[in-house]
Amino acid sequence: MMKQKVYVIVGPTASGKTAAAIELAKLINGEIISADSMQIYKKMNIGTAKPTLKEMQGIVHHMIDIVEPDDDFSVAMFQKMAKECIKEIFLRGKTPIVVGGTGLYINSITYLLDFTKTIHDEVLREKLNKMDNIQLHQLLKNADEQSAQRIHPNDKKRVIRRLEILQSGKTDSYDFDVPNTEHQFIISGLSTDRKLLYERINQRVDDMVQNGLIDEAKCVYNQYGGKITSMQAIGYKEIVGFFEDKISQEECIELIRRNTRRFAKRQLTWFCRDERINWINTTEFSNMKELAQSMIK
RNA sequence: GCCUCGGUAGCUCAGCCGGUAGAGCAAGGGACUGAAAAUCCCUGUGUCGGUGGUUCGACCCCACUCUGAGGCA
Repeated sequence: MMKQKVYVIVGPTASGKTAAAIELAKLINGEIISADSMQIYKKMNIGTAKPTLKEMQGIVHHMIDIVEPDDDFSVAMFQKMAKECIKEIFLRGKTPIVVGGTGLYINSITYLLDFTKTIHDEVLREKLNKMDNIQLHQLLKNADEQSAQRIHPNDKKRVIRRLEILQSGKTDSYDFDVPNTEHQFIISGLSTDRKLLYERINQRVDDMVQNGLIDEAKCVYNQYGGKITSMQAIGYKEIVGFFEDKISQEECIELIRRNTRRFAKRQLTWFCRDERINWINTTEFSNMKELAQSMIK
């Protein structure tokens, strides 16, 4: 039996994924599954560049606005829910289109990442977090020499996570790069000249501010404070500094621009590693429809 | 027209007595296994405005020249 096709669109922020996905959905009777770690949060619309109802043009979107800004969320939950979405979309006789810039979330669908055998232990994390980097890394070295070599002592988050995994009894190393062959994934990556991409990012930040980003951030900040995970999003965390009088509004906007540029670079690094991605230079297309057409095999 | 101060990395600037240069920011590269827009690692990219001169050797001294800012007329 022919495997079912799942379309995937990746790329750095501001590369045009949202519009391309909607255009593709219109062409192939698709539904969109957002793979974006920040668009899952309600009340954070402008800064996360969520598509508006109008932009969606009637295309069904999943995995957007699914939790409150102060709710816990993780890849594990994303994977479970997104895989459910894929199943249901097929049942409706439609085609899933996974689109997003969160590499880990994308990989949780297109690779065989298994999050069911390990746990998440908040108490342990807090305990370990009190130790210093060297101590912690030594602890890991004693338990798992290989991981200790791979993970830098300063990358505390990863050292702790690794110790947490060991704590849950799983000691075998699992492969990060075993492709998920359950479906036929057709993965397109949107690329643009770096300079042009940066110009678009700068422009988009300005647009976001014009559209009321600061008020939106203030709303979330007033309700939940600045320490929740969702407030770590670019475009929000910088504004916290502004609210707390640490920086001026101009400095804050410049910071958002810079951090978004750096983020785009990190996304590119992540996606460039995946050789299954078929890269499309967006500047070669005069309109979104043509671009979407080029993604269909 | 004269005087003063400047011209060194993408930007802002250091550079002691002459031994061909270094900080911050920006930038580039990479990692990534339940926070991932997070977290972390690595890297100086340069005709020192130009042309001559002095010198074994010039970013540094001298002359001329181009250029920017200010001052005096």
